[in-house]
Amino acid sequence: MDQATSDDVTVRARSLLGRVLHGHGAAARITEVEAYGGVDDPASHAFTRTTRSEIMYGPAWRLYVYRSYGMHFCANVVTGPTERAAAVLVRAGEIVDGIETARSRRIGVKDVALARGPGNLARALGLDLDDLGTDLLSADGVRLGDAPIDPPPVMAGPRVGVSKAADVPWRFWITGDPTVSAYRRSPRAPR
DNA sequence: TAGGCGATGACCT
DNA sequence: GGTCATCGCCTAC
Repeated sequence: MDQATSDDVTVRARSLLGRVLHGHGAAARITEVEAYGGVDDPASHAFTRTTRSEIMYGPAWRLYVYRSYGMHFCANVVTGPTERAAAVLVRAGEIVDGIETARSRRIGVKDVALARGPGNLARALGLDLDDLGTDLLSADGVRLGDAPIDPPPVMAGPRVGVSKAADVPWRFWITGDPTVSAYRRSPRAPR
């Protein structure tokens, strides 16, 4: 993709850090994200257009939920524009509301780890396939809060878990935040 | 319709 | 640090 489009994708990903994602009975301040470029990013689900990835080709600020490894759900924010199919994977967050609900979904886990990792975050917030396509700017239900007044300090690094384009530094996290998940390279990614 | 694989997490040492 | 369970999707036949 061209430089301007690439910049746009990463700017939108960074802008999600520090915003609050409201789920079902719990909410998390987003501390870690990964950007996916869409139609020309080989690591993106939208690289091949299928029924599953169709939602990403639609308007921005919709929720894209998919099932991974059979049992985990991962939540993405479609960042648009239409037909570009860019999206941001929400990898980790800090529970800021409904912590008792989140704890009840994640028995025996320390508070700092309640929403650490994309599968865990979706579980703590109660997100699943029923939330696919939700408009995150709507007034109630699953939604995204306003951007923080003071943007948090951000660091960038390679994406986790992807076997293609693993060296693209499109993972962003809030510097020093304890809820950020540990980096682990995909065993399938060529070095 | 069958086979391979994965944007993971949990557990073990 | 390392290993492995697990099952819905995608692709090729």
